[in-house]
Amino acid sequence: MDTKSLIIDVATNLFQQKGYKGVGLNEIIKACNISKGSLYHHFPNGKEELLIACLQLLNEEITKDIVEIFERYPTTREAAEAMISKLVENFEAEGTLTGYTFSSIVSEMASLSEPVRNACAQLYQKIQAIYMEKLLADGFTKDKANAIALMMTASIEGAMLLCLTQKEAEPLKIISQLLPKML
Amino acid sequence: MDTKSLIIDVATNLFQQKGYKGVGLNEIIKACNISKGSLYHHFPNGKEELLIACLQLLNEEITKDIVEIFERYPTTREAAEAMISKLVENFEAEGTLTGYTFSSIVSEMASLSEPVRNACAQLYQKIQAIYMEKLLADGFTKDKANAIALMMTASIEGAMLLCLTQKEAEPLKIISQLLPKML
DNA sequence: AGTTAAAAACAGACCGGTTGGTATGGTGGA
DNA sequence: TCCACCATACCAACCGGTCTGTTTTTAACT
Repeated sequence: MDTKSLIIDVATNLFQQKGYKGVGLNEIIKACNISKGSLYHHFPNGKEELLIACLQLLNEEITKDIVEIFERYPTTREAAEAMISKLVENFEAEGTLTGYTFSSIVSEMASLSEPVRNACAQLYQKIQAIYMEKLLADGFTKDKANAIALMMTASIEGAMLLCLTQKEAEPLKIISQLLPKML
Repeated sequence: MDTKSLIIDVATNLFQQKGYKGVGLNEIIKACNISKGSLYHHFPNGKEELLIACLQLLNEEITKDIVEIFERYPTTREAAEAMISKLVENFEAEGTLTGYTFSSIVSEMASLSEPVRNACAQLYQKIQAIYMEKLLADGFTKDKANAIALMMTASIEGAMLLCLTQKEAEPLKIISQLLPKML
């Protein structure tokens, strides 16, 4: 893997675990076994540029993952259940939700940096769009589909937060059980 | 107001806006017009002790606010709608949700500090308990009430995140419209 | 009530360490 | 020869935290 991709990969993980301010450049370059010069060669505008690159990678990865699941199952209900159970598995195995959430970055940076806020907004938008497409295929009206897609995004994101604080996967499981009621 | 309360008050605001790592002690003491010695007199164990004190204050304030609303309205549905519309008003007036959320602290610190994680877990628990009590009064079974209370907590918290990233109050509004469906 | 000593509250200089960021120089391949 | 790529040394600014010393409040005793 080329150096730039390596940096993005490692930094994405660290940012998700510890938040933006919680990770120093020194920590990143040590984890990558590279030098500071190398990092600033690939990201001349420094840490924030790197963060945005990470958010873009995350965007692609999360989107790809969700799209795949939503293509495999016939209805929104089944797809959502499969998606959440995958989240639960991941959480119970690793104790984190790395790769699926970026709430720490949102709440840290949304009010501090417009570019970062925008990148996060796009990511949520993309996820929501996937849900919505499936909901439309299920026969919902545009308005209904939009509202339900938003509800799904919000409740899943919120449930992730609850799982992290409680160190239990139950919140996600309960959300999964309750989702059909909205459909 | 005594110095200690002042510190907690100012720090709570700053932490909510910029996250834990995003606020330095120097920024806090400057905003309070006090000295470092004074801060460490009241919080000898430093920044983390201060944060936990802030979370406890937040706990009381949020709880008090929610309880008041839930006492004023006869059903969970009406109370929840009133509560969310208050959030919306606050967000549209000030552009922030200070005083109502602490997701930045959760996602930043949950994996780094057990005491902080615990304080956050307690806060969520308390909020959920208020919802649940009302739901039981509405006639739901214990299991149903528990599940719905969790769903409410998660979706509202998630909607706040979405509002912050989008700079719009719509997510909260839509959640409010959709909540009756679950009841 | 007046004196005094202890304790609480506060001030600010200072510490080692780390932060994000820069400047310069080397190296290998085209 | 040139340039992308990387390494190193270095910087000012800031971090959380400690230190010593001063002011202010409290309480006890005569």
